[in-house]
Amino acid sequence: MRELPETSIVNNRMSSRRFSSRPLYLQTRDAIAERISSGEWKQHTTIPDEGELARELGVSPSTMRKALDLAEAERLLTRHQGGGRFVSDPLSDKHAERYSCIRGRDGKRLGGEVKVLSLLETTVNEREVRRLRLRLRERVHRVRRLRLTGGKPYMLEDIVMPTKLFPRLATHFDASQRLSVLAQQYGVSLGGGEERVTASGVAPDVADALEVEPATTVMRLDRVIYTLEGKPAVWRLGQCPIVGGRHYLAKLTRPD
Amino acid sequence: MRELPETSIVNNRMSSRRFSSRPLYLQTRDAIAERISSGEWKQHTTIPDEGELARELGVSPSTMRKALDLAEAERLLTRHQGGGRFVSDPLSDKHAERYSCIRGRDGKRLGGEVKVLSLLETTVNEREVRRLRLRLRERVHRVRRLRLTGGKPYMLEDIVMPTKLFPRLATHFDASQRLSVLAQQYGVSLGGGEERVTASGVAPDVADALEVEPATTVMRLDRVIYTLEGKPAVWRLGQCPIVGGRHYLAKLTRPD
DNA sequence: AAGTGGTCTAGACCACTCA
DNA sequence: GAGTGGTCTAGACCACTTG
Repeated sequence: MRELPETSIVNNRMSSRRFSSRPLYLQTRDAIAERISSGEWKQHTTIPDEGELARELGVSPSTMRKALDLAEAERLLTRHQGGGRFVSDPLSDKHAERYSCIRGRDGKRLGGEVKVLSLLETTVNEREVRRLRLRLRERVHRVRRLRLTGGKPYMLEDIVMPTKLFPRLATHFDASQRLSVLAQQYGVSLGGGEERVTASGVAPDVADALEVEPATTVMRLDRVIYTLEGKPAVWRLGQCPIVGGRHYLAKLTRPD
Repeated sequence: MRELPETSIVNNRMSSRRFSSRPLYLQTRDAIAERISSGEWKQHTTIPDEGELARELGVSPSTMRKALDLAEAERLLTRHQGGGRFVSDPLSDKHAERYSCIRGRDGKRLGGEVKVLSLLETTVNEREVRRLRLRLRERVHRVRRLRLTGGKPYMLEDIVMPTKLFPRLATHFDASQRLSVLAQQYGVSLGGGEERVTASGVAPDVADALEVEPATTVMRLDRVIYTLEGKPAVWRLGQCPIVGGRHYLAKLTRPD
């Protein structure tokens, strides 16, 4: 087929294929990702089988499999032998586990509610420009919210999200939701992130919100999360009193 | 070939193959790992090409490639198109970056020397049994060492390593080396790990070793590193004064 | 120019899941 | 039992590196 581009174009739906030097299996992965982010394939539902997809996109079964395996490595899909492939849910507990680094004495994450203290849209300041790699005069949402466990506050979060990626956050969305949920609603695929952890004394207003003594030591969690494409998507500064076996759990993995 | 096991055995050197239900490409990966850990293939040298290896081990080129790709994903090998495949060096800066989580204000890791304060072999205590999943009465090495940067101490490390994995540590090896270097000398492949981070006041003897005031706050880094096979290999408790923009850097990755 | 990995294809048979 | 992914094979041609 590849030697006969004319028929190849007729036989498959990836019409841009012959104009691109991007490997076919990557283009195929992109087509898969596109179907997910466009909502054509919903979370938790099975997708067509390998052969069917290969025919649809006009690639060989082996190439389709390579693309599917890649999408799986990128956590877009999961597999069950004999069952089929599923669109994986970025909101699953497994994913939440990964980003909930504050743990109790038992090593489990602290569940509970989230209370939004304030939410406004403004122009970026200098620190935000640096951390989120934005341009001057871009707009951002600033959210301050409080995480509670057993009705008691355990973390104050100051969150900054570019308006470009998350438009109409204040009026159309629920800022108390998990960031991964929000990102999904916006069609933003979150990839990795980096977090700087330190401990320090607590500012008076923060002590107030967290309902602790002004002399308390808190962990400061300065986190930037990137999209799958590598663009900074969220900057979050978390502050969390260190009490009762509470700790930060970091998973060490081999480097990329 | 697979339909004729008699000739298959003659044609390949993975003689245990037909007795195992482990997939062939995994057995092939194991054979690759074995050649590295046995020292048959040295760090930084090229290995035979795909076709050659496939013939040597009596598997198809595609299966060999799948095994090689897997070994690469596991960081055992690297690749250069047209160049060949190389045994990768677990001691490279890239790997060191990943496990050096304490960073200065500039985000760079703190380089310097390591001073061994004490080293002894004893029987495990209760905490060690739990953290390293050992049995009672097993033996371990305990190493206390001090990390210095610019001649000044910045971290005190208490390290526990099972004697079973690291025999004759005291007499035949240099305990001031990086743990990854030690592990490599023992043929132990380190995989991932987990680290619990908290902050607390400092014990008098620790304050002494770190040359700080007894009232100083330190980060406590409680880390267990596992082998590639998932067995606990090292437990390290690090203590590090929080001063001058120093912080703990955690990389957030998507879950497995 | 020779040799290596990179991509792509085609098709076989097995193991598991599900109706 | 039909359908899915899991494994394994065989071989083509391309792109890059190296001598």
